[in-house]
Amino acid sequence: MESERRAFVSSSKDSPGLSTLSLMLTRLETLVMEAVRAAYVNEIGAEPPASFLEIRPSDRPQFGDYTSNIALLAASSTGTAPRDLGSRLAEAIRCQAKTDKNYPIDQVDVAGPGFINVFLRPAAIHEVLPAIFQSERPFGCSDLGEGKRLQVEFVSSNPTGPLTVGHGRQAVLGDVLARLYERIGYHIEREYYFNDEGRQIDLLAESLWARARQQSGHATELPEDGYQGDYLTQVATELLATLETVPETFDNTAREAFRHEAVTRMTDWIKDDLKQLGVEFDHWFSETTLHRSGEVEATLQRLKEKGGVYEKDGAQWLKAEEHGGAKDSVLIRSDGRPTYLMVDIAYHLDKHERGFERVLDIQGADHHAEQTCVKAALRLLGYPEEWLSYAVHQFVSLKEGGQVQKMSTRAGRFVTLRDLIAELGKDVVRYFMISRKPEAHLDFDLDLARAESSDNPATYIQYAFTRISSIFRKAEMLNPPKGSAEALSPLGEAEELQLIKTLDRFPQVIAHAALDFAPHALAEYGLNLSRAFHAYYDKHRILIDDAALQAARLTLLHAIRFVLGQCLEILGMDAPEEM
RNA sequence: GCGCCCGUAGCUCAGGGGACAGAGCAGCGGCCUUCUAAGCCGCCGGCCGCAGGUUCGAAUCCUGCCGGGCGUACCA
Repeated sequence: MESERRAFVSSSKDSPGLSTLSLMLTRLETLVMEAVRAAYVNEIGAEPPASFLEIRPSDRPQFGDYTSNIALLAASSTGTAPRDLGSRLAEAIRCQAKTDKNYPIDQVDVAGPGFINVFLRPAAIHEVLPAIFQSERPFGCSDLGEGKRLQVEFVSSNPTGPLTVGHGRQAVLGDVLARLYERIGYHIEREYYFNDEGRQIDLLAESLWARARQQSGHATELPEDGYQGDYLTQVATELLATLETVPETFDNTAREAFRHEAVTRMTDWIKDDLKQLGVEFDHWFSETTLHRSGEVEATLQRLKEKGGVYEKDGAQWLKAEEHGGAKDSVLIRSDGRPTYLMVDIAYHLDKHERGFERVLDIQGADHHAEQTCVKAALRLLGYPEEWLSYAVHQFVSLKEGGQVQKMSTRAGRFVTLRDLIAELGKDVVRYFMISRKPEAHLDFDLDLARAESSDNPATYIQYAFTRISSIFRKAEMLNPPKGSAEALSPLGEAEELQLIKTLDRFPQVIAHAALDFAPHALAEYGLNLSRAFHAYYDKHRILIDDAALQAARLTLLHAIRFVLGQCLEILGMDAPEEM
């Protein structure tokens, strides 16, 4: 199966409108395109290849603000284009700059192998700031999603135990992605799917019953393969407080009662874990409803009608391989019970019935085979390919004192999410969970996470926010100036112009982080912006005698503070006024 | 064996056709009478796993190896 990383259409190129500066540059692009074409056609007598010209923001301050790569090297070394193409283009742009006072270009240099470096007029760069304050939506938001209903399903751990550190990564990933999609105009619903019946739940119920028996002084043994974690003892203690007696045998009545107790109490436990992490769901979906409603059976019938099911060894199999699945898999066991896969397919049809225009499932890497089979089934039933996207993430290891420890629920030696949050706090946990690209393994550096200094990137970003807030307090300024482009003219320091250009990128960063399933890009951006601010703060004073310059700088800080605040909010971290 | 993901500085990772490969941590050296030093500046540190290929140009794309993780259940 192909990677789902690019499941949603990438927007960074498709939506120059997200950036004030690149919008400005559209004019330049047109001009340069025409110049290249004319020069090329004139010399060669043919149209230039489409890939010949590209204008993009330069992320290297030592070069231009924008860089045009016109493949001059190719031109000169292969003789397929005029040697002085670069100079001609530069000249054409300079001409335009002379005749048009509003032209955003300040200077054009012919540089290195095939590059023209374009420098914007500071006044053009300044225009970014008013745009930040005046945009109709909060800066950074867009309507790429056109209000479409998107369901994000994540965590979906069965209520058989507390959430682990591994679940924590998925919880943060899903929550941050949901927040990102909201910013780009999707209508989001967060769903948690849980299994509340079946063999594992029965085993949980019996384990709870056995624990309760033990707690009330009986020598009852845990069932074989039963759940052994300490949490069950706690749950049993809580339960006993509400119970007069524990039934002597685990009969059907007991099973029903203990199943209900176990599921309810464990689900509450999980909800609390998530709440401590700042994650809340709109909808908790119980697997049982699919069985009771007959949807499982109906789904099977639909698959059969499409000829996607066959019988082997007394079981019913899905012809997954024929439709792009990893391998054929059992839908109905030989004893007649549906498999998890069968129910999962029915679940996705249910999602479709509920009217979601897109569905994003976030899952760990261990579910890969399953995903290909669900996709195969949907393909078979004629659902559009892009309706369902899977976002897959790798696992988490904790690293301490240079030693990596692997998580293992079975071995009983797992670190619970709640312990981690208790030690580090929600903000640090969230930042570390999101700071790496999802498809890479995450080594959670406990030593670094414990640091309360700026070594800790989570703290570092929050401190930048705090410093700006502190300046506004000092200036007794509750409503900092928003500044017109003219009022911003004193901003001429390289650091100031660079900061503004960084701010200008923010909406594109959000779109990229959401659509390319790269929420870590936002964490990276927040860190970079903070770094740029801290350096600027150290080098240039804000509160000064020059009233005009101070006002302009306060406007810049106001914008930085806003964007940092947005970053923190999307990451689900606090934005502290004081530290 | 087959499928998916990952190999970039001592460590954790960005960058995913374009200029001399970037951060943080660790190490070394500087900077507080002025807006919070939870900060800043500098130095040190790289055959971008290996080998081919495509290209004017490859850390980036393709192929094959090597190394690590996950999956390959009538578990969920």
